[in-house]
Amino acid sequence: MQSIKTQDFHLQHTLDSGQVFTYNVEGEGYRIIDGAYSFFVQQKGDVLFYEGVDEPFLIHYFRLDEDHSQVIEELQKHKQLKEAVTAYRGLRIIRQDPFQCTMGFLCSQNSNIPRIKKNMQYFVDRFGNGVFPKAGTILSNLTQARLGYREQYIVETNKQVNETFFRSLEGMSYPQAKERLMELPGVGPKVADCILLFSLDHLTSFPVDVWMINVMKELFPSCRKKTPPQIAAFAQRKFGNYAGYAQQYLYHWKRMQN
DNA sequence: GTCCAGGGAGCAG
DNA sequence: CTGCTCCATGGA
Repeated sequence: MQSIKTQDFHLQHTLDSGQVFTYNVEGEGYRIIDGAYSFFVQQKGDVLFYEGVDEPFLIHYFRLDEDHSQVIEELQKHKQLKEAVTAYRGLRIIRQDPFQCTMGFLCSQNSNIPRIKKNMQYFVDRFGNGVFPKAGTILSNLTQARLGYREQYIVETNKQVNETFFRSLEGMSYPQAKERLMELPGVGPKVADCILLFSLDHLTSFPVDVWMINVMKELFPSCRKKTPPQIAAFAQRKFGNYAGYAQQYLYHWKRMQN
């Protein structure tokens, strides 16, 4: 077991904030699957213990290379964010495997997190031999997965993507990559924004779901008569490069209230 | 039983 | 372009 010292990092808030679905409690820590990797992590105070990946991977995955105190400072300039940021300080936006992230949020539409986790576990067990399957390989034998109407989106998207596709997205701007992602069946503005934020490093992305509609309307009265895309645009104007973090803190904070 | 969930596609206006 | 309906399923 290796370890790394962290600052302003909270493993549980990070994992439980609905951005990643392929992890499970194991002992006193968690086992996480990301792409071809399966690894164990456990946090004790500021120290993160890990096994199964190397240090550069871990730093990249949890964004430990970022000065998170600066993110906090920036977010706290907005009084509406203070409570959420204080309560869940250390919530990092993960850098996930893009294909895995795409599958997760294709499963997410009109669903709930426990169910999405089950869907993703099925992909791992049935196609991945313990890790996440490769892009373009989730094509058949999906009846047992109980995906409902999302099954056709999974299959059709897998017919259209491979590893090169996701690599090409990495070179694109936010609007370019979003437009390209939305050409995939089952990927609309919300799912695209989640993929862009959680796997493609676009921290200006601001995914708006039911929870975000509600929390934004509570905190910012000017959002009360806005549509979801208008709320996203409002937040991106207001928070700029910190919009993604604002979104994730607010989302987790709001959900933990219920 | 009923309501809701990290929405998107298809269609009418 | 916006607004409405339907979608299949399980968790609460």
